[in-house]
Amino acid sequence: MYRTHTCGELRISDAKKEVTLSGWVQTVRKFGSITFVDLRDRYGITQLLFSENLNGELDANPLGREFVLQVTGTVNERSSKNSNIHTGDIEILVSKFNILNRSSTPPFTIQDDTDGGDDIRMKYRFLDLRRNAVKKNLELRYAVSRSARNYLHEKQFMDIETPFLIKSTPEGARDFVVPSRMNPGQFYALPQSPQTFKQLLMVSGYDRYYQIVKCFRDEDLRADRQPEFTQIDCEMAFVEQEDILIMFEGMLRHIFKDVKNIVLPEKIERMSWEEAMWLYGNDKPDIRFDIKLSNIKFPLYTHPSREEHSDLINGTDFKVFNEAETIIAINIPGGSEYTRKQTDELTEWVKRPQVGMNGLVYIKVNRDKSYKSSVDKFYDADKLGAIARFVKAQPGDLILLLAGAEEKTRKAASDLRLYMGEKLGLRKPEEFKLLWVLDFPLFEYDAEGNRWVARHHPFTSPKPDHIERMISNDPVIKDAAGYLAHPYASIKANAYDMVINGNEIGGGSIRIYKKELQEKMFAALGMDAEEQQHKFGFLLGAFEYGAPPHGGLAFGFDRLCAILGGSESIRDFIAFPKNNSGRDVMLDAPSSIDEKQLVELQIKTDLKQA
RNA sequence: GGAUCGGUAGUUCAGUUGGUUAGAAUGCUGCCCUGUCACGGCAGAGGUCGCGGGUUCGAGUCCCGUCCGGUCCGCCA
Repeated sequence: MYRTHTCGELRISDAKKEVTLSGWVQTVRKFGSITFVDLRDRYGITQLLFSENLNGELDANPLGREFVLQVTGTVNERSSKNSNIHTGDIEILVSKFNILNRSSTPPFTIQDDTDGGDDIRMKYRFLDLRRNAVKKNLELRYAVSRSARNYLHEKQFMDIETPFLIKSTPEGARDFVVPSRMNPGQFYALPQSPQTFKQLLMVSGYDRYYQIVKCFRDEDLRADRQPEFTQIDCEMAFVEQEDILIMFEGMLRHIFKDVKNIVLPEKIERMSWEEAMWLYGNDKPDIRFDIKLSNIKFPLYTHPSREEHSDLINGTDFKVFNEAETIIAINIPGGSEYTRKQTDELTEWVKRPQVGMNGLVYIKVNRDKSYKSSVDKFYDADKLGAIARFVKAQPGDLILLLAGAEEKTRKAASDLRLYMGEKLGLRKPEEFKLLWVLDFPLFEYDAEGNRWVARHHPFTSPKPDHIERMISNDPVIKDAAGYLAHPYASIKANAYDMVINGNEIGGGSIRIYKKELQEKMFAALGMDAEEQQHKFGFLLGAFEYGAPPHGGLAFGFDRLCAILGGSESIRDFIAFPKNNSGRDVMLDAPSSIDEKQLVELQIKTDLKQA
């Protein structure tokens, strides 16, 4: 028997017991004739005491870090206790030890505050995983998955596996492809999500499906994006949007309570996509802090229902504002004390290529109610006052104004808002604000291809009273610049995203379930009947045999875990993640393969035979 | 595809205006130590300054190229 107990479970109540432990040597502390060893396993650390009578044997078989050690001994109360660890009241007086395996000196220390950088830790990920910090993240991940499964099981969802080797349908993200040896020249694709399968399962009558499943997208990586990632994928039949929102905010409530002991509010906030873009410049607003955008000027066709306020800035020679398509203001409470150096720093920040603005205008609303702005030459106190009133600035506030092309300016305003929120400490990591963003546009204009693409995916149903706009209009865009004026631009979908603290952690939609509408959707995306049949014939065929109304959503499982764990990066929550270039630095994958394999897959012809 | 930051001892980093023998901490090795838990003390080993080229009397330091890593933009239905 290798062990009677783990390294995390012995307490003072176990005193005098004879026990056997196995684990890894964390540290060795030698004091002449006695030696302390911290023995570690998944469950904790237990101190071992080697006394005088074992000294000779220990000198002959010295222990190093990360040696695998088995000891037998008696549980003793310590004379000096350590309150930092659960087993700190006891130690094992070793009577017998056995080195089960030796270890090379690890390239970095296996401690909470390791000396290793990211690179070396990823290369030796199996050692990094021994560290408490990483282990805690994986334990959290397991807790989230268990909690989600319990909830979904309780609600009669059924876990059904779907295939990984499927058909490539180059809509949306780039597919990873796998060559088929038995079908020369043909390829499988790895699923970007089990989307069509879960819809087929609805047709089959499995009206509540879920799967915690790997998905694959061959796109560039980010801190929160991996080429293979995990979704909690769900679908329900005989539901409306409201049913789904309630069901899955319930799931999040369950998970937050289970995993973090946080009670989420009864009512999860909701906001339309239009409102989010208008007030936050972003479709995944961080609503932990209350700073909003004030829209002074904008092209009317982008926000047809909104009121213009150009009169605030008109009537001067300030070219930047006069010529700007869009002007957005952000009021920073208490910012009027900013020094010239600080406002200059903000200007530099918005001029970085990633943000790409040409500059930043500021107006300080001083505590004595006077104004100091970077455009004093053009705007007198009356004008500045009108702007200040419009953005509801109080004495002591700082107004930041961005001007430029609509899309760029809105994005920059959103970035600046988040940057200021961060700077002011308003994005508190221990606070969680959940938000449903609703009524997304059905289509998105792809400037590169001069065509309409599905914003969510092509199975998303339009709002019922918007269908008319979809089928009565020619999808061809005659004037690329004016695409927003096209009727398609205003069609809204029954689609929704779950946003937590400014991160998109889930999204879904009510699906199209009528064959005719699905065909019209495909047609709107520029697919003729033949192409529709070739790519999605199986789905259109299934819709002929009694497809029920259905909808669903998928949560980014890795992101959900990262947010619950208080981290921006999902890599810390994946046992074996890939690096920035999509490489597994531990395996050194991807790698080239044998010529023989290439020939077998008919990717390369056999040169000897040719 | 683009921007940007970095690459110096096993590891994490410092290295001034281009100038003597490239340093610190930690880890590692040896010796000492009976109550430590970040043990302590003494001694020691450890460097192709990512790689290639250039400028210079002289390059870790400046220039060009390249590789690797981080972050971001594009991309991610």
